[in-house]
Amino acid sequence: MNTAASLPEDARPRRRSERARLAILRAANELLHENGLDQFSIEGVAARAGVGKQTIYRWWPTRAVLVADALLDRDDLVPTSPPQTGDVSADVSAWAGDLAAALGSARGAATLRMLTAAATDNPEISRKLHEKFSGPIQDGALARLAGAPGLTLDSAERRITVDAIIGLIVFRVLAHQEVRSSDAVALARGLLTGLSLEDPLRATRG
Amino acid sequence: MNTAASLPEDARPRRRSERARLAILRAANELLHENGLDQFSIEGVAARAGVGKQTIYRWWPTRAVLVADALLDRDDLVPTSPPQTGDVSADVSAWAGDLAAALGSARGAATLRMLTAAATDNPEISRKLHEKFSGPIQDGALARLAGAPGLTLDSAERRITVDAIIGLIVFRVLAHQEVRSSDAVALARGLLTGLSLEDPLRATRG
Amino acid sequence: MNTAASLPEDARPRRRSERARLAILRAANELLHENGLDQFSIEGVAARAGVGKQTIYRWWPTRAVLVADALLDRDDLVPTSPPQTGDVSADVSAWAGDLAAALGSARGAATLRMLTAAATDNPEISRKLHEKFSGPIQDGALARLAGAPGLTLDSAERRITVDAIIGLIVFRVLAHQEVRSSDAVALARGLLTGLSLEDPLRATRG
Amino acid sequence: MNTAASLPEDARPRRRSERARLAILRAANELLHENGLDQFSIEGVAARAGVGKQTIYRWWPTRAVLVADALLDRDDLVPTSPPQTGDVSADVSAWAGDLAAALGSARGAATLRMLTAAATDNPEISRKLHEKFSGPIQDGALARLAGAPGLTLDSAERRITVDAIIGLIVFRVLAHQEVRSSDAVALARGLLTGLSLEDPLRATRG
DNA sequence: TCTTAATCGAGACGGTACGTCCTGTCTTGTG
DNA sequence: CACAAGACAGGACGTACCGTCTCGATTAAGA
Repeated sequence: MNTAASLPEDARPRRRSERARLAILRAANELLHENGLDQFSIEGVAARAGVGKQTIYRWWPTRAVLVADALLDRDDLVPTSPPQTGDVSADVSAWAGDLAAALGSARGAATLRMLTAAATDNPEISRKLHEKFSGPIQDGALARLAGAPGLTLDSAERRITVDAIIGLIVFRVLAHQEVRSSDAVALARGLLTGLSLEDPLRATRG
Repeated sequence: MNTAASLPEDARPRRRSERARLAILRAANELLHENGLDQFSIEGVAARAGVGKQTIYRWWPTRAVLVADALLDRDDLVPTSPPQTGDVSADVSAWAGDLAAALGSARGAATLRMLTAAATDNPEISRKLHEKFSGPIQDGALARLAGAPGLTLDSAERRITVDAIIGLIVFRVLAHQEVRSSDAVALARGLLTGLSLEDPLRATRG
Repeated sequence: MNTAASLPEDARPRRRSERARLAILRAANELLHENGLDQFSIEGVAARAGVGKQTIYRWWPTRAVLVADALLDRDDLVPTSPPQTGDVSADVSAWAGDLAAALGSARGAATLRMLTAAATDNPEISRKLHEKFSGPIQDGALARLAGAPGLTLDSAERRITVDAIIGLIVFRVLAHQEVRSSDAVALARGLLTGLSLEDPLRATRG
Repeated sequence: MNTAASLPEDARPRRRSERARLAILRAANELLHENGLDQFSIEGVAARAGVGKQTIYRWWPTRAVLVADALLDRDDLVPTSPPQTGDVSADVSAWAGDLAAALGSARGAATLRMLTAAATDNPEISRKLHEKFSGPIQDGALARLAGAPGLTLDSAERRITVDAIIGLIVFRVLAHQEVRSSDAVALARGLLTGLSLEDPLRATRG
């Protein structure tokens, strides 16, 4: 966890109790993964964390914000960036596979679903989620593509490529369908080898 | 709406009031789009529909199920199938563009976000959502691909192709990012022309 | 039970089902004595009696009326009249003792309490209760007193005497206090021997 | 009202809002006397008192307990004790007359009926009612009798005497019959002059 | 070192909605 | 036509949380 520094936005407020803050985030995380988003309540967090409700309301404006903060308070969540070997296609494919594995795991899928739901009615949460979650993921992959020699995709095309890969994974997770890393890898490879899916895969196998 | 016959699954229960059923679905739809999912309450629906709460609880086990039923009770929701000209790539691209337009519209996006959130804690809802929403969309596109002469994608590859296109759109909607039809079209074309994105688009423009 | 003739007020309505009527009164009685007045519901009676709710509402205007009818539908409830030996004091004392025993029993006390509560908000029930329950009790004792040679109580005084005896018993029952027959007997004797309580009892013992 | 100090039994619970407590008791009283016990609802009290329902449920376990507390929260309810002139018979007769007047009044009768009904299913309420209502009434009269020189009634006989007087009044109130003070006075005098009703009353008039 | 003001735990408060139970009315076959 | 069955509009139940509001009791500056 990157708990110690997760609110450095504008100099952590004076005299805030670190003990309380950690207990709240930990309790929130546990309760979200134990009971799901529907059952999640501020009172439940306060009770589990051994904290007064006011202490939560003092620092988090909204249930949804607390949910987002609690779920995002983990830096082990996703592989942010592709590796940097010479082979763009291989690097991005590897990244796609890792991302699928991370978000396809039980915990990763649950987290993604709850984050998505928390952001539904709330563009503010959505912004924060993008800033700390989807943004870094996109940026890592985009940077890898941007720096690739011999790849002539323009900016819009690079975004489409990356979002298609992420989208495949996200869609399957949200649809409660199985997420196979190999599918994400196949998609990445197909999008980057300059050929449609049908041929490169053929080639790979044959 | 296909309200009149939307639940003929196994002989509508005994002497259920059609009047009440329609009023409930209509009220739920209105309230969802007026106030969003957070503010949505069974009591609100009952009041707006002029119906007792028990009448809702009698037929819908859960808030989430009602949300799903209400939102899905519209057959104008999405373009289910691609056209059937001779050109697969063109047909699927057209379908992708239409889908992006439908889900990218304010109402479509709101519906998609609320459906997703409603399904978060609830695989049962997810199943229903797939059955009536994502399933038909996938199937339409898959069928078009399956019947295409000269296309050598196997079943898994066809699914990847379709889900990447849907995923791109869904991801952007849920991330509160702009959904351009042209992006979906570009992705479809790139996946189906046997070339990477970089070339065909080049060619199209140049 | 005097069930067969308990509604002869104005020629039992045409085509009324005797089976249903009896089942309802029996079920109501059972439920009242099993669960008490608070838990008593029309639906409960309908279910236990194997009867539609409408059948109850068709013949009983109100929950309270049904309660009264059900509880009063027993002629074993109380000893209506004193015996008629030559000795007024002895006869009335015997009656008082019997009444105390009847209303002091668990079942009698429960019945009395529930009847009283049912009549609280409802003078109509109160009237019916008097007509079928307290009235006959009072009348029997009043008649015995009225016909007694050598007793010079006027009508108002006879009512006071009788109501004091009934009142002692009723008060103790409603106060959840023990009701001893001997107390009722002592009161009756005291009121009728022309002496205060202190002497005749003294005399009796000494 | 003795509202300010009516619950000092064992140190009023922590930081209970006196404002809310008073508003609740006042609202309950008003609603009981306006609409009767049948119509009485916790929600109605909460609304009238400007209070959340939970605040009522936090301090009163049951509708019946609230009814009892509200109705008993008045020390003007009844004349607790007989006067103390030298003449027992006169003192107790005066007390009996006052009691009949108090309980025979519209408000007194309504209160008595509602208290009785509230205690029907609930020995706990009955106990509280006795402790704060019937108990003090009995005790006052019993004490007057106990201290009377020349009166040789034993303890049981004193209770019978007192309960007969109270019982006469209570019975008539609950039976929705007229309660004349003169009747209570006559009974008291008859029971205490060492003579039956027939003579002393004769003597009084003649 | 002492003061003092913000933060803490606790939890009562006015509210809203929950999901259940029951009311009294109604509608639909059955006998 | 009364009946068993049970859906209906409505309303109260008792519970769970919401977000706000006191209360002392820490507790970490700054005087």
